[in-house]
Amino acid sequence: MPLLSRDDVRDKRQAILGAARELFASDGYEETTIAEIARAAGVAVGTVYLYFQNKHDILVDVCLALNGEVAKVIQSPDILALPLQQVPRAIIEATFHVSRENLRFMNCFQVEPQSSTEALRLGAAKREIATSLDAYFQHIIGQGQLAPFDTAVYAELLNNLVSATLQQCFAIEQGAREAFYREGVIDLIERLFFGPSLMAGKNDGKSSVGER
Amino acid sequence: MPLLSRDDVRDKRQAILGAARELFASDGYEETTIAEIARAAGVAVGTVYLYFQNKHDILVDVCLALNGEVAKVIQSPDILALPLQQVPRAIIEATFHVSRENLRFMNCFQVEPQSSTEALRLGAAKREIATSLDAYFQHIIGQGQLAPFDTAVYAELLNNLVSATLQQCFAIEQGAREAFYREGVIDLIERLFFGPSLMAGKNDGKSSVGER
Amino acid sequence: MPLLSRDDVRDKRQAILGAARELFASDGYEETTIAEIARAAGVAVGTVYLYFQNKHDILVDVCLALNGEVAKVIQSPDILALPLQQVPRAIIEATFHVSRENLRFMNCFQVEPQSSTEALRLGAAKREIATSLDAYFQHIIGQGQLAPFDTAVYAELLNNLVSATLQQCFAIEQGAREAFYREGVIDLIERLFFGPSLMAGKNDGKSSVGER
Amino acid sequence: MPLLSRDDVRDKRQAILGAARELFASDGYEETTIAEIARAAGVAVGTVYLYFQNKHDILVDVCLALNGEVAKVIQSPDILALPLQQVPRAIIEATFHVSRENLRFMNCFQVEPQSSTEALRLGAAKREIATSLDAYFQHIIGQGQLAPFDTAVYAELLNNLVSATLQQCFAIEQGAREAFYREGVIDLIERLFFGPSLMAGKNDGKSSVGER
DNA sequence: AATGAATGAGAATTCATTCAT
DNA sequence: TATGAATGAATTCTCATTCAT
Repeated sequence: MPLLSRDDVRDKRQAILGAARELFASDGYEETTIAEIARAAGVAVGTVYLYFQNKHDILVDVCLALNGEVAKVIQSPDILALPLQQVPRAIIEATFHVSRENLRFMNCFQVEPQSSTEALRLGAAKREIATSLDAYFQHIIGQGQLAPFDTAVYAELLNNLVSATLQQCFAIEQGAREAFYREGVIDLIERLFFGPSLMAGKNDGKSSVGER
Repeated sequence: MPLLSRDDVRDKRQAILGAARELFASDGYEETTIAEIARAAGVAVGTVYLYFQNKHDILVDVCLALNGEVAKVIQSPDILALPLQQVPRAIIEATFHVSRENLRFMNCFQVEPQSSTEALRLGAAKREIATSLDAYFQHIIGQGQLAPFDTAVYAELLNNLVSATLQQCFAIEQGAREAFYREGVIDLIERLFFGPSLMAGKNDGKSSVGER
Repeated sequence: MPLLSRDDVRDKRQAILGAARELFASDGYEETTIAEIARAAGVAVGTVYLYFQNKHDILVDVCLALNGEVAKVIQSPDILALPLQQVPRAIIEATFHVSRENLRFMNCFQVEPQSSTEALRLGAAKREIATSLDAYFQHIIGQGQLAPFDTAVYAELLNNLVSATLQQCFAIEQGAREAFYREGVIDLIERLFFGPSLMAGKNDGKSSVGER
Repeated sequence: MPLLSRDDVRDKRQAILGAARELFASDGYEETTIAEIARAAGVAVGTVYLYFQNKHDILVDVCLALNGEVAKVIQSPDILALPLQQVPRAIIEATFHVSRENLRFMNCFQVEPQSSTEALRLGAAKREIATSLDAYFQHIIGQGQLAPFDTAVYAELLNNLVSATLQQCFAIEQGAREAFYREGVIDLIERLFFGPSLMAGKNDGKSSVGER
């Protein structure tokens, strides 16, 4: 008979994880001490080591959780059910929304792994998003809505583009120019998928999109 | 009459900067000690502090130097003289080349500033690249080669895309899939500028590019 | 339920304080390292920082403890109960005794505060002694045993006189001329309070005291 | 033929000494660096070591100079020529004046010697004042103006009293209660030499002095 | 005599981690 | 499980002193 139910355990882990996320975000990983995390989580220092191997392990878990939240957005059935034309805006808006919520979620998408195990976990998380995107692309192509293209590389590149822009927008600029970045990304992606190309506007006299 | 010529000073600064770049790249910033940098540069610990305020100051300078090398590529007259259709490939190939040379140049495009002075210097460096791109876009539009679009946001986003991809490619994957990333980025950008859009390929029966 | 009893804490604090007092006395404050204090106290370096904010904080506490021991002497009921004529000798002898015990107690009465908090604590300790003296003077005047005089300034001045002399006697001369200083101070104070003045001896033919 | 005249040498020494005095006074000995002293004196770091063995040597010389200024006051013919009754006030007022000029002259009367040579020099300086006082006392006694007493011990004690009070008044309190201390010291010394004793005021109904 | 770049020993302080309770 | 006192290795940065010019 466990003295602590599964839920209790989950609660404490979550408390530590939540405290760490906040502190890592506001002070940075190196500037945050275990003692601060413990205090913010309302547990003792030793307790932290009951749930995590070491400090870096906490960081990895924080990043994984963040990644998961973004992945959830992309995999959301609501979004996948939309007509293709509306998907880019829907995904980007949702992603920016999640990021704004997890305000200043820092370098978490850029954590350097410190062991092969960590590298595996982090790589897997990053790939989860890219893989979801990839799968979606192939699904759409299969439906004949898009011509075939190298879905794997586009999934990775778009993931990179969005991650880096979110970091610039929220981690560095504190969200000051959120609309600028959000609409820019949406415009770029829509143009990439649906045209017209930046040059095309010139040639065929059709109105260019990008101005906002 | 300075006892130390400008060149002597430059040499020592460069030695320290070079040693730091190598060590930051191979061991990471936090794992590298001032003592190690000094030893690698062939100077005493105190000498490092003669040329740099503190450890983080070195990191900033390393990043700035790296940034400068990339900026030089974009601003190169050779590239700007090319016909528009060849510019994306030329810039991306040159950028990947420089990055491969400065192999494993780590998180340097993602350094967190620690003071307002640092923030200014880092921000300025990042903006230098974006501004160069922006200027180029406007130049091309002025020539009537491209329809008008929000050049500022595209400059930033493309810069982000390339930076993040370089980091993934070289800092994390050690350059293992360089061609995959390079050709992907080129394809994406060319498609964005010259078409066809990913969807268009479907419609007009033209062959899509970028498949591998 | 504290894991560490109040006594345990007090013990460790005392051990550190005692070790520091010895080392400060023998080697001087600047020459003493935290590592030495820790070793002498039988604790780890980190433990010192569990009980004290920083090195200077230890110095302040050492001084305060010393001050307290002198203050105790002056406030001792035994001494205050003596007839006025015997009080100067009693206090000075007791003070010299305490100081000799705390042999070589160094500059502790001359520590420079490094923060306003420290300045307050040190000032308060110094004032405690002067205030006690002041209160005693007023008490005696109230009893009609002494004519009114500026008790505040005399309390401070006599405190200064004794502090400086103790420092000279024990910290600088290692107690070599203790009797010389002790009897000199007693003579000076008795003469000040009870006469005859140095000149008076001349005038009224009464024998002067103090010669040796 | 020396390239530098004796005066040039003296000038540079003096410049360094003056700069050091200011900096030691405002920042403290430990907080002052050789580089700061050199800059304030308008010379190079190396030059400081041309005139002084090491940092502590500078401190000793600063103290000695200060001591000398006080000693000059006591040995001044103007003061010695005064009638005995006016001497205490004259000396104390002059001493406070000099100290106020050398504002915040810090712990210079409490410097810890670091070698036997230094101890000798510092001890000699301190003794110079006491010896002057002693000689003056004996001179007065010889003239029959004072009854014999232990002049050596009184010289030292009064020196201690004044030194400690000056330090409290100027180094710690920044001169805020100068009149309080100055008049207190004068009153104490006059009472000691000329009466009435603090108790005497009570007995013989004569007015007490001490109020001011 | 004067310089000031270079040196490198040295010290305070921090903090992840452990373990007895 | 939970605690938090204790640990001590490790690191940055300072600065008195030297010495080639």
